Amino acid sequence: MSFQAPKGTFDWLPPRSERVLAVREALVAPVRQAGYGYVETPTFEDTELFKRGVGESTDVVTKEMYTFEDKGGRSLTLRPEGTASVVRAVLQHSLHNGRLPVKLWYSGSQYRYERAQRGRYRHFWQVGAEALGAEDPALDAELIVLAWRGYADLGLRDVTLLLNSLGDKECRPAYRAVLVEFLRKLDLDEATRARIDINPLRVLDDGRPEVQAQLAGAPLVVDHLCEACKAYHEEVRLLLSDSGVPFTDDPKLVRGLDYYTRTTFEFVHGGVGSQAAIGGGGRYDGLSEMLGGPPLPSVGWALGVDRTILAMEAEGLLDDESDARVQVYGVPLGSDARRRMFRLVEELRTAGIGTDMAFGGRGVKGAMKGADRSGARFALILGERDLAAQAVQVKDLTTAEQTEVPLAEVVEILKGKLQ
RNA sequence: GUGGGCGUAGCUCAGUUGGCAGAGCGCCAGGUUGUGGUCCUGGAUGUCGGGGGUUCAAGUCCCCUCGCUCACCCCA
Repeated sequence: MSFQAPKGTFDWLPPRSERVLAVREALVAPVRQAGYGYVETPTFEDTELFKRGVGESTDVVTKEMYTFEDKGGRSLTLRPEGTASVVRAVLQHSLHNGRLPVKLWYSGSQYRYERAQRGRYRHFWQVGAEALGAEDPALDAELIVLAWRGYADLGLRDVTLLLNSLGDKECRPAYRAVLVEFLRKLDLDEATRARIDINPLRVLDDGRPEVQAQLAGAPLVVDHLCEACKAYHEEVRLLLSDSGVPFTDDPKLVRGLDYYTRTTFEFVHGGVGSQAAIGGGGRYDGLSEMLGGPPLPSVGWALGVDRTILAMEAEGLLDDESDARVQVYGVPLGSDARRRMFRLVEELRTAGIGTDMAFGGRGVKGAMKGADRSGARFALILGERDLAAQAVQVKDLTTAEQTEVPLAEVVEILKGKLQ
């Protein structure tokens, strides 16, 4: 084998690949039902968009971007996340001058240059939803409820919703100062010390036990929220409770992208290796302005498709059975029969019946084996004898019962049998 | 970027103190010259990840390298 998928990437193959489609659909169905419209943006953008949008201090920007120069000398980057692109598209096309909020969803590939491990790949898939241009706790709650229902519809049981508020431009600076003062006194490695100055909140999110131990008495943002943020957060919590969506307050939930304000949340699951998050998001009231747009308070999330599938596998929700894609399978014997079968197969498909046939000039035995493996309910056997009689043998593969029916009627008869 | 584990058939893996490369599953064919799934019989498939070294002899020991994988950091 001379070629393989690039490091950190992988192929989806049947029958697992079918699950990708199903999971994507299930995750976005609640959002579509809630009036969100589909948006598709380029898989690469101006590098500067991500630097400004995601944040120069984030790991995503400093070490995980696939950046390249095109033939015109522009610096482009494969998108590491979806929100910055969506905001850019909204601003570029002035969607924010219309009815607010602008509600959009997307589904597609994302790219981050990382060392791959279970649940974390260089090429991965997210579905996302964004509601732009409204400051309303009901919008935060709506998105969370919709994501929650997406997971529930897939049958996931062990999803935990973590919730926090990061404050806004009123209260965050004061909190930040208190936090920095606290963090400076700790015994931390150099990289973490540097982070104190760049984005001290993210130190709270450090997963290392030796760091967490020192953070036991750290000042928490919930204790420093201004009245407006506090009221906003309480309303989000109330709406979630009223909706029957259980959540866990996590005062140290910060998340790795710089643009978040107020509400942040994460859906975590134990079945995806050490990558607990299968989805996450939050409010990003300042992002539009960072990208040169007008104030556009917004909220959104992204759900990891491949991580969701890992979570489903961990819960035993993906049995690989029933790979059947067709209901009927044609077994032609001889070249005349083969031509007639080719037409018949097309007639069946046109009639809405999933149909395949034996290709490759195999014998009857091989063709019947193909019929069996296709998962089809019926095999249609057509040989010279049948052709002469203008008939075809219909074999029920579950009972081995075989009947001869007129060729002219077989489509209608199969339609009846398959109802 | 850092650390651990693993590379043998399409897949999952065995391979003893260094001594003719194997099993199960899958695949193909036959048993049934027009009938699958069960059963029986037979068959094909390997640069043992790659390169170098030690040795009469290397899948096995040593060195280098590539790849995969898990974890750290971080994130979906």
